[in-house]
Amino acid sequence: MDEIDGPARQITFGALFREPYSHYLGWLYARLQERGFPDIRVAHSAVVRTIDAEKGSRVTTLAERAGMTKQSMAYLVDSLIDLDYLEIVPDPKDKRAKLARLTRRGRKLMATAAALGAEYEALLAGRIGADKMAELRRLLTRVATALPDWKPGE
Amino acid sequence: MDEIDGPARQITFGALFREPYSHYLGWLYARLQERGFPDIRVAHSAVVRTIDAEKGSRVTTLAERAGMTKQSMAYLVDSLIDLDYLEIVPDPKDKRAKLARLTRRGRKLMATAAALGAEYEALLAGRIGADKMAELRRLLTRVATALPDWKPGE
DNA sequence: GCAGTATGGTCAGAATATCTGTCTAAAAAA
DNA sequence: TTTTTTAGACAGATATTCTGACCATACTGC
Repeated sequence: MDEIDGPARQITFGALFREPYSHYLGWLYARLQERGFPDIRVAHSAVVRTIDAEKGSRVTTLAERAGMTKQSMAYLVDSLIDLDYLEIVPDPKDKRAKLARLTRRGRKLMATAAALGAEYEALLAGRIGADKMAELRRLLTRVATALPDWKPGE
Repeated sequence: MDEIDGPARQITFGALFREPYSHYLGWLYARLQERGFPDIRVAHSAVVRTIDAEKGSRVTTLAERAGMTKQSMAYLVDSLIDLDYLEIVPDPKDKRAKLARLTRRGRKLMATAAALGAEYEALLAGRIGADKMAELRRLLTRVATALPDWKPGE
């Protein structure tokens, strides 16, 4: 009963992605802290990765892109305003709307985060081999285009 | 200014992992809901994936494995007890301690989650090719063993 | 141009998920 | 046996997300 796990049981599918991703997150936020962004939390990334870096974006747009309610996004945007990563400007095209726009510090954060992503990738490439890393990137990019659609009913 | 993005700009390193993982999570919890586990939330997985399926585990052990405080883990364990996935038994080896153990329903959940992971993997294999999926698994498994150690300093 | 509807945003309140700090009792070490 | 460590509980705080109700502006179809 219960197969002898001679050749070490396969890692589960979820863990295959969760482990590197959560390891990366831990590393990234530790580096951000060291590099002058100690007040940035993981949740903030929903904003930073969806905002239009030049013109800024509406909260509603950010919420859609990040897949959350506008109230939740507004909470994150507010907190980034308090921390001086974002500022609000009226949207000239719609008197109801406002644009959340990166401040100088916000742009610096974005650039740093991008650089750190590349740095981590290089670090990993150094450990598994650049060829394997390139192949992994190819496969994951392919996966991104192949993710099965699903609605609550299949 | 700003390179023309002819051959579509590279996906960021974080997104490479985040996208498939979060897609998988959405799919998984939708399936769990359909299959009789509508009350299971993502946070609960910290328990389900770290508990000893036969003998049960102490809260302290679960907390360590999941990388969170014992108070946080106790909160999750309590909620799984309320939902009839776990039960508490005294630890015979230590009068201070208790073991959280899977109930019948808890075991069913665990089995279902495992099956769904395999199902999703097969689904994805069907879309990118079984050979590519196998290669992806190989690479990700390799990555898991190669994740760079890091402490707040370095 | 107006009635009706849709959209951008806010306010209020709740549930969930995590943390820190403090404390008790039991176990382990000195 | 005294001291220290460990397992867990209790209290309270903070963060992250949701739903529901609302207001003001914009858009659509007469």
